[in-house]
Amino acid sequence: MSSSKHHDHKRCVTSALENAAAICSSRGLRLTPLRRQILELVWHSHRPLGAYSLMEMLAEHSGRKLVAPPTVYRTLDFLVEHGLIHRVHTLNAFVGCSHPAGPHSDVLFICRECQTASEVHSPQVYKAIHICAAEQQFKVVQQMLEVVGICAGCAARKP
Amino acid sequence: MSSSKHHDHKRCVTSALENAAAICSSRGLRLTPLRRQILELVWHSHRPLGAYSLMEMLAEHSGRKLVAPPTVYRTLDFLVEHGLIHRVHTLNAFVGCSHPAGPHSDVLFICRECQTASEVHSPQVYKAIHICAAEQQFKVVQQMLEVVGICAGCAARKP
DNA sequence: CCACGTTATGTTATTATATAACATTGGCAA
DNA sequence: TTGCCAATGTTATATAATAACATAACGTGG
Repeated sequence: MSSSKHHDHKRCVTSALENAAAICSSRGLRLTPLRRQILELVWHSHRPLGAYSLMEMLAEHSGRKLVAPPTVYRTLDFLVEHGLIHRVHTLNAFVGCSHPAGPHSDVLFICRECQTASEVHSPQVYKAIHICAAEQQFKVVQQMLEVVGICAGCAARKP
Repeated sequence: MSSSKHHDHKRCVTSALENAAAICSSRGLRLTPLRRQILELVWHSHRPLGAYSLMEMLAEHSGRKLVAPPTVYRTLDFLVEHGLIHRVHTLNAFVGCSHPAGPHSDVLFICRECQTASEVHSPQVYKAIHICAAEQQFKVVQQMLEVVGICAGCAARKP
């Protein structure tokens, strides 16, 4: 499926994992097997995955005993908290963060057709939001910007 | 509760309802009693309300027979579809739209402390997002921008 | 090494959110 | 009136998330 943009997906996953390992190590966090597996599964798909899908995949995939919801959610919380994945609220799902070290000032474009979610770093948008917040004297803790529509690939395929 | 900013809330609700009635009438939509009641309840609170809270409120409030989830969701869908309310994804909740006639290019600021959600129209943010989308050749269907943080009022109260 | 506190995971049950599928009602126009 | 269509009602169930408590694994100071 996916693999739309001719990028080497296996490599892409591998590098994301290495990246995550480096980040965890540098911050004194433990990238346990479970965390690593879930991160890998999330990354394996470029489309956001729900917690329950992940549970199933874990069960099949890794021959694990069957991981219960709380375990998955805790793990996802960990990954979100440390910026390794994003929660996609419009889909109740999770997707890998493509630049986990940075400040997470990004826009998530979600394609209606192929469900691919791509994260775009946009200082302009970020700045506009913060100016707007400042005008309200609103102190930003966390922002969430999700745009739903049709990606370039799908638009091309469906004229 | 709320009534933070010294605005006359009753009036504010009333005008929102009148506004909605006008919009429906002009578009040939039916603002039925149920729709009207739910819209009123949503507006009555400036904080986003969940579907199930609304159900309870309907039951107590309007002496109605007890409205089941599908009915509430359908009604909420109608109101969202025609821009009379917004869905707040970060909270799985709904809040009145303060300018239902316009193009809905707005930012929703949600206060962590008092749960108030306020909608701010910001052409700058809107523009930045669309420029960013254009760069990706992404066709925007719907966008969602929610910012969580501390509102001016709460920041003032808690030094 | 081991006793202990801490962090991570397991387990069971439950709550919260949302929709599917089909039945009934009510307005309205031919 | 009849017949259609939109709105609401009803029953059951799917999907998402958390609470509360139990156990295991990890590492540090003694």
